[in-house]
Amino acid sequence: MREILNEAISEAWEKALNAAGKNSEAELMNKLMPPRFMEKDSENPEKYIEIPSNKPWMLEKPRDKKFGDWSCNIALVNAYIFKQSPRQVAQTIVKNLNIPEGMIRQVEIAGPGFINFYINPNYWPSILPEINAKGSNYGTLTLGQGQKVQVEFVSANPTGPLHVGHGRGAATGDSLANLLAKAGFEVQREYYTNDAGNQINLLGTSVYLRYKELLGQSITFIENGYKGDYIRDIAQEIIAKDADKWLDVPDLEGIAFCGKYAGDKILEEIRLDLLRFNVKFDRWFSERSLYTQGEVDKAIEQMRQTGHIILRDGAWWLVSTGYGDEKDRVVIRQTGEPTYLASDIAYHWDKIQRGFNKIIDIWGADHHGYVARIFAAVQAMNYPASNLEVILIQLVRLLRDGVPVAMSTRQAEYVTLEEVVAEVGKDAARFFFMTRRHDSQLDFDLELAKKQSAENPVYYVQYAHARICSVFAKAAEAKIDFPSSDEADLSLLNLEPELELMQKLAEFPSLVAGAARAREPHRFTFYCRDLAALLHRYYNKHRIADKDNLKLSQARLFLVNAVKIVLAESLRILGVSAPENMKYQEGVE
RNA sequence: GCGCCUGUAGCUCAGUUGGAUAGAGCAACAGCCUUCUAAGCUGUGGGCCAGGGGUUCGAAUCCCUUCAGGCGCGCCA
Repeated sequence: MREILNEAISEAWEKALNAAGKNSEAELMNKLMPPRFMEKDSENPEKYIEIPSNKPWMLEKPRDKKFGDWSCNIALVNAYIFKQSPRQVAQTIVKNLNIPEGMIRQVEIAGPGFINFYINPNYWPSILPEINAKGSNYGTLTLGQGQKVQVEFVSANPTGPLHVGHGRGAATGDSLANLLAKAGFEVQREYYTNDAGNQINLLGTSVYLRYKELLGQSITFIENGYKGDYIRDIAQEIIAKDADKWLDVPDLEGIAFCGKYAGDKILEEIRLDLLRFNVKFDRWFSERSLYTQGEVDKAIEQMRQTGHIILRDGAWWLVSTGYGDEKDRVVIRQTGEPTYLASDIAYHWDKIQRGFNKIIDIWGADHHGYVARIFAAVQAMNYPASNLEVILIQLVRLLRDGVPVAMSTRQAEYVTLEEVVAEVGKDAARFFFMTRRHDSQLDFDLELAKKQSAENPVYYVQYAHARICSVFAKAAEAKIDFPSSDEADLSLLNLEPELELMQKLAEFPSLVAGAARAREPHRFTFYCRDLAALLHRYYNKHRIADKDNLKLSQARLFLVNAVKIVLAESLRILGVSAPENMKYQEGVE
């Protein structure tokens, strides 16, 4: 529908231009762009210069219904070309409009020169057969054109359990991946495991010391070791398996074994936590494998040859300043040990080899100091910077009764994702994480999360879905059959709340497109809430399944089934279940 | 000190990438269950969009600046 109007307006615009003896749109493109961005003039710092925008005009849904169903600002934006008032230009365009019969009830010029379109109410029901026929495929787009996208997220070190902050990254990454797939991209989800290097060493040392301690040796625990109880549990496990077998070996060997054992063990726990959180990865990529398979050496060697990695002061540096970084970064230390950046370069090198059109890294905002150098590295490998995206997720501030809780994996001061999921449920947690944009900080109050569980917005949405299911059950009892597209008399759907529902449903495909382009899956939580509100309102006021009015009931079932389809699909993108009925949970008031 | 993110109702946040009178949820107050599940619905109140300046037909949105909060600035990860 939007496309039809867009087309009609474009044509009318061309005609108006021709009639006025102006050049065609293509030639006017530069002029058509209204000034939008301001930048300091480099030659004259006191003045600002205008940077042209690339958005000539737009067709959009006005906030207020009295301005029509669609509104276009083309006359306002381009009035200056005609040297006429926006209202006059609008009149010329309206005169040239050619819109399919029956779709539009009224076109009017309003305010300073907006062109408002009022859709014929009879038009809306025509979207329902499409939704009912397509089912969960409604809103599935070809926007991505099958391009390969990789989304890498969570990627927490396997040195301790996932905490709430990781939960936010997991929810965001997974939902974004769902969304991009819905929009027609071929998506791969990947978890990068830092199973090499210093942190694993520290983990191994921590476990090994506890192992010795549990076997009666006196130890002094290391300053920056991992202090959580799970360290002792793992040491205990090793004792149960191997008894004191590792006491007599050299420390290095014991530490290596413990590090490997604990890392694998914790990673397995993480995998299960994420599974319980409804997050599944296509691939778990091991940092260690980059070393064992020589990828690190290969990548670095290649960049040495191209002069992007150079020797200076006994260390090897990535010349990241060549690509806008503040300073160059060490890749191989003087000691010959690689830094974290070394394997990260190799990792991205590997990603590029795998032929992704788009690489999306989702990191915690505390890594943002790292963004410039990874962009530099990728460009130094001849990969276009525009194909790499780094999405920074602002950290979760954990509160207990309104008081911030210090979080540190080493000090074991944190609340695990598993605990949160166990307390408030997977659905509530995933929904809650998606109620904010990724670049806005999120306060997660534990006591509040518990208290809120009964009034959490997720239940509101799920309830709408369950309600529809319940209506269908009642309809079946009353022997009201679900109609085919031909049987349903959609002209009976003309109540205000019915029109609103259909309009909301019609928005869904452009919501998918907009959210996918902006990489903002959180928009679906708000859409869900809006759609659910319309449904609840409708349900409370009007009876859907009424055995004394078969034709009307069938038309309404046809509508409500479309709502069910779109709700379920939105929830799926968010990783939240769409239940058939609402069961009160134990312990929830 | 420099860089990035944020600042919108009492609280938590949206605001579709510059549009018309800025919206939800929670909290507060007043109502609605003999009718498809009341985890629901209806109504009321609530705003210097942090402050100031600029850009234009038009700014919560773009630019500059001040203030406040968070994060980052290692041969740590």
